[in-house]
Amino acid sequence: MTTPAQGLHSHVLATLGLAITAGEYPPGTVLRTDELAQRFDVSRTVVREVVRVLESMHLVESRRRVGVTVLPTASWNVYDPQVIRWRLAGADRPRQLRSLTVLRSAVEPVAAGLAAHNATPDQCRELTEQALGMVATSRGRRLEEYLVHDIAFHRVVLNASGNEMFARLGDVVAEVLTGRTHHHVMFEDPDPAAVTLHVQVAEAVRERNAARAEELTRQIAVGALQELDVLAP
Amino acid sequence: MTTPAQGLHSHVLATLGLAITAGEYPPGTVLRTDELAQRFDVSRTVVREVVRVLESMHLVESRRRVGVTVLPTASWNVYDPQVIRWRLAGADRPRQLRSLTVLRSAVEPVAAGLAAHNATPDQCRELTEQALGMVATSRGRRLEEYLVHDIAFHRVVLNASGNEMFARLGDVVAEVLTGRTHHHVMFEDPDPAAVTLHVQVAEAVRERNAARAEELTRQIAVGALQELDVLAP
DNA sequence: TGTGACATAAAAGTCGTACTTTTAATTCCC
DNA sequence: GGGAATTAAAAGTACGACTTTTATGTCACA
Repeated sequence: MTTPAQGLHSHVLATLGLAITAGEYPPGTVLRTDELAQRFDVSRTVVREVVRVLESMHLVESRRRVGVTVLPTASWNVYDPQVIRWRLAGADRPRQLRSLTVLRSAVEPVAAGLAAHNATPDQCRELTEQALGMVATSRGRRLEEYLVHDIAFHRVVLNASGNEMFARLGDVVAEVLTGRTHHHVMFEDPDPAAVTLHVQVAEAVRERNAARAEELTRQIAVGALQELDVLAP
Repeated sequence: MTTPAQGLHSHVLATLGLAITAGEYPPGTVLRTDELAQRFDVSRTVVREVVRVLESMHLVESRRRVGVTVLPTASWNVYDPQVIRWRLAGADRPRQLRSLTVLRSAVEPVAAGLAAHNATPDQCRELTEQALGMVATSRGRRLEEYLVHDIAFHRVVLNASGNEMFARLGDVVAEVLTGRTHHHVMFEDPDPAAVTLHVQVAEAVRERNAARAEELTRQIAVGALQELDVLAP
């Protein structure tokens, strides 16, 4: 169950991070570095470096004479891509997917509106290209190919918004879309309505129609949320 | 200029993190742990732990035989509260404030809409209370007191949304509001229109009117964005 | 009996050094 | 000139000694 990992640090970090985010250690649980070193058969040095990283993610808190205390979910850095990946790989994957989808539904429409103002000609072209790619792969169980275009499309929108915070959500969106494709019923082709909406968004951005780009993206978001409700009511 | 800090680790981390996010080391700059240890007069152990943390924030990348390379802004974990704080304290504070305000303008309206559905009676009460607090302190240069209520208000909305990702933006919003109050013209009282909007949002949430809560919050956001444009065109 | 000062020890924090591993860069041979 | 072998530089890992903080238990005093 332990990730292969190149380097002791990565290995211990991955194992511990995954365990904590999976809720294997209830908040308040106290770990001792010596004990961890023994358990993982590594030096205290390595454990200490791992603890420092977990501490920076606010997963744990280290105090003298006490030890390394596991913190409650409320204090975790839930925007840390690493934490997101761990949680998506763990037990509360459904909860996590829902949270992230709601976040998307708030951010992406606004991002699309901004993209209509700020997208470079290159980005407009790329957007259209990806939308067409989605159309081309939307039928005939070509879900993997479709996914690539879908991810690329949303990434371009977020980047084209010109807002750094939005741009950095590209990875999160990629994770969500990948998660959806790989864990949902893989037997159905994507919703044709959604595909059309993507094409239209590309169009709206190209035509610098911000309001339309925003509204259309909002519709995509609504679709994604409904899909969630169907899958996990 | 060095933060006091309790503990060598915190001190070195704060200093290095601030310097990097301030752009003092252009991307690609290579640092060596030994050199850093010497510069800060601490052991290599401490420096290594710091580097590991900076690495987890994607501010730097450490490679054997090369050293610790500073990464470009595009790869930073810009949602890390620590990174946000460093950047707000540094040179590109204006850019950062704008990015965050745009993010707020996307998230908060949706959060308010959700809050109208999910807020507990306690949260409704708290919301009203804070809104009234804002009214009470909105005249007579009582900006500090006003700020406290303003922050509390937005925090409650984000928490009441029931979405974990939204809730975690409470700190970010607090930073933005604080930044605005402390770095803008401190001689004017808050915009009365904004104050009224807050009261109305509290009302809408209490009445479970999601659409109205969302729309009103959107207006607050528009106001915040305009304010930015006035201050830094 | 309760309370506050004090002593104790447990755990993290720091340091120095020695050693291993990876890998960029140089050298050398064909 | 190009590719293989060599070198060395830097991070990665380990270990042991020591320091510092601090929770907790102890003891004296009121």
